[in-house]
Amino acid sequence: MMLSGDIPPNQTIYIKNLNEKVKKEELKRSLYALFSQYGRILDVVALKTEKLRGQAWVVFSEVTAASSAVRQMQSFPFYDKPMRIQYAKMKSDCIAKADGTYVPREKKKKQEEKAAEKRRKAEGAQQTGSAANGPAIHNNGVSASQSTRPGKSGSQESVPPNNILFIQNLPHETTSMMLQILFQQYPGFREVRMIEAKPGIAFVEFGDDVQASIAMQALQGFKITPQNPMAIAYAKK
DNA sequence: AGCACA
Repeated sequence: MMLSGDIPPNQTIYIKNLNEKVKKEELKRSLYALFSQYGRILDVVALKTEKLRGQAWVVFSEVTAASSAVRQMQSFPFYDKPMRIQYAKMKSDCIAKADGTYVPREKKKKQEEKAAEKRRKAEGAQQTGSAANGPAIHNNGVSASQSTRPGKSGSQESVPPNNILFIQNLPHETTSMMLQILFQQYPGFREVRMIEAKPGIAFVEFGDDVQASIAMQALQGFKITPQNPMAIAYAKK
């Protein structure tokens, strides 16, 4: 029994019912952050055109990762709306490019068919090196569990475990909503606090120190961007 | 609701 409308498994997932108010770059970053727990992400595609807003594609390197994501993140509340997730209907361009099966598509539908044939005859060497503006996020596909742990940040050595986490080395464009989406996945999540005057850091509060430590383990070193592995410590009280 | 690759 194939659910989600009889679409066969695909390493790309199609997400709809996304909050259309979220800006494209933040949306991509948050999707990346949220879904990279399931595996290596090769690309995140989101367009804000009339037809395509509220939807996104997340491309995994493995179908199994996509399958886990479809199942486990189904209806996950993301910017206050439950995500609706399916497998994508088509192979993503970034996969086709890696395959060697990539062929630049025609503009319209069949109206360009003739032009295509003509082109085929002409036998143009179609190697558009396509400087492909990659995804907004280049994480080298490193997920949290594989990420390079940040070095010891000095000064934090002796803080005893407690229910508040202190996050450092965040990209300056990080929003509290982005962190909430990441941390609220772990039991006991209470709130994120950021300080306007101090970009790059945040506090995340949990119900107790055990819950805080589980989230810390899970997200330690997590990269919202490749240059920014999170450094998570217990807050000084 | 809406399946693309700016």
